Amino acid sequence: MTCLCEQIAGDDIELSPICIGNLWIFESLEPAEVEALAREALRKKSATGQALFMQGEAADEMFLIKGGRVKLSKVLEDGTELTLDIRKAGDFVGENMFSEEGEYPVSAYCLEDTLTCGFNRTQFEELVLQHPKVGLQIIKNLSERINWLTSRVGSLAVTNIEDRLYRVLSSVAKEHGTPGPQGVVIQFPLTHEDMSFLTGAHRVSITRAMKALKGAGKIIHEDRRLILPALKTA
Amino acid sequence: MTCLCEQIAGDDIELSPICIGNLWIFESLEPAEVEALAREALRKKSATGQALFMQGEAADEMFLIKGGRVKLSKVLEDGTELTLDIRKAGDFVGENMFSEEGEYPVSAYCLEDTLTCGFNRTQFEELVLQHPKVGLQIIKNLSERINWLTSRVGSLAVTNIEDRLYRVLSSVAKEHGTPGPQGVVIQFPLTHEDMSFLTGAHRVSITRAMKALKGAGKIIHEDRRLILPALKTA
DNA sequence: CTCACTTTGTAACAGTTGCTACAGACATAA
DNA sequence: TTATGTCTGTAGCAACTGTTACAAAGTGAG
Repeated sequence: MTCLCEQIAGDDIELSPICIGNLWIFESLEPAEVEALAREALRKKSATGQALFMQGEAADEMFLIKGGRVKLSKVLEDGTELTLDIRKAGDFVGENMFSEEGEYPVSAYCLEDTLTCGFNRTQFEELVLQHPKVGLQIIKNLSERINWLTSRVGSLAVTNIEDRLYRVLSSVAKEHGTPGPQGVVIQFPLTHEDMSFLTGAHRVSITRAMKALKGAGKIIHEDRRLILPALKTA
Repeated sequence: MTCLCEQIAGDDIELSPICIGNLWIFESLEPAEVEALAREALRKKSATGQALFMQGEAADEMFLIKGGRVKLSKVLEDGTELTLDIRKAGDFVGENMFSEEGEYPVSAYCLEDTLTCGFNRTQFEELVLQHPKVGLQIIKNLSERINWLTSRVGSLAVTNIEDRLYRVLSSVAKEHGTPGPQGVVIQFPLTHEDMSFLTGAHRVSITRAMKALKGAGKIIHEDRRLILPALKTA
């Protein structure tokens, strides 16, 4: 089966090798079914800064990220913005579509030009009913998301900003980093303001904490990239 | 179908009206299938303070709480303990069983004498494969858990302890509270130390924050119970 | 190169929290 | 009742963070 995604993306976006056809979620499907599914899925190209969905909107669509990077952020009642997660090609966003609530609890912004495949709720429910294995795969995925969120809660419970920042950077490195000679490298630049959104701390406090972490040798700043030496393996 | 739970529980534990037979997850099953499932499920009675499972143990079992209350807590690397969630009759614990990780990321302690029904992974996977609707229900449940965790992350991201405490109390009230004339009442006593585990803040800081919240009229302390006036409806 | 803009670093001060210690309040059991 | 243990409230000080303001460094466009 040829993948439609490449035709749509053009040469602008580096695609993940993961397509609907070979995505782990759908591995139990028959080729013909996959093809039908691929035909139904709504491909969409979004530019940097564009939102896939906004916090508070009706949640009826879920997206598979084919290429690019998407930031999930939540605006708290007092107006503070918090970055919950950064997702990359091959990940899902909008998994909360399944809940009864009906509203996205977060917003999803593209950090780069992004190509997505969207599915709506009824489409997905029918799929699960016909193919229980797909349901099981989704259950596993959601379960892992829960584990991840659990550890995220742990990171934020630490009141000490230095530790807090380090934990957050570790989890970013684990998800997006590549192993290098000195440690795991986070391949895209993270400004102090980004980290402030990730930790919920002030920008200036991040500068202070970064200085301390660099001094302690816990992180290395090189070529606008962050390296975490302690994480030898991803 | 008569429910075995009552025979096992005796009169010690006040049971939730929810039994396997009428639990929403299994509503799509045939009576005979439900009966088979109920026969397979492992009922267990646990005393206050006992652990259903410990952080780090192999995660291969999931529990439906029939009666009692269970605390999920996580020990962070620096030794701090954090209470993630308090679950009551009708809820699940151990939903992370589904993930590939294989370890419980938290510990589950009984806050009261508790009766649970346990299912192991293979048991459940077979069930989902045979009854896709059960899978869909679980997906919805997990999805809601994700939404809840997302808002929990939001609560903890607030550095201000007073707000942080109030958010945590609100979410506890929403889940465990009952509406009263003055507002939503949390029906079990919460010590300052409990709240300190819930927020990750110091015990004395909780005392300070409580004083401020009481002064501002945001919470009422009566008969060792907490009342949140702002939450008119649960 | 210059210019405009963004990002990072520094400093000082006020406000908050962590920490320790202790006293009073409360509950339970003997 | 007393005794014991737990829970709550207070105080003082050190440490940390938020806040504001400004300087320095880096980045990208023209």
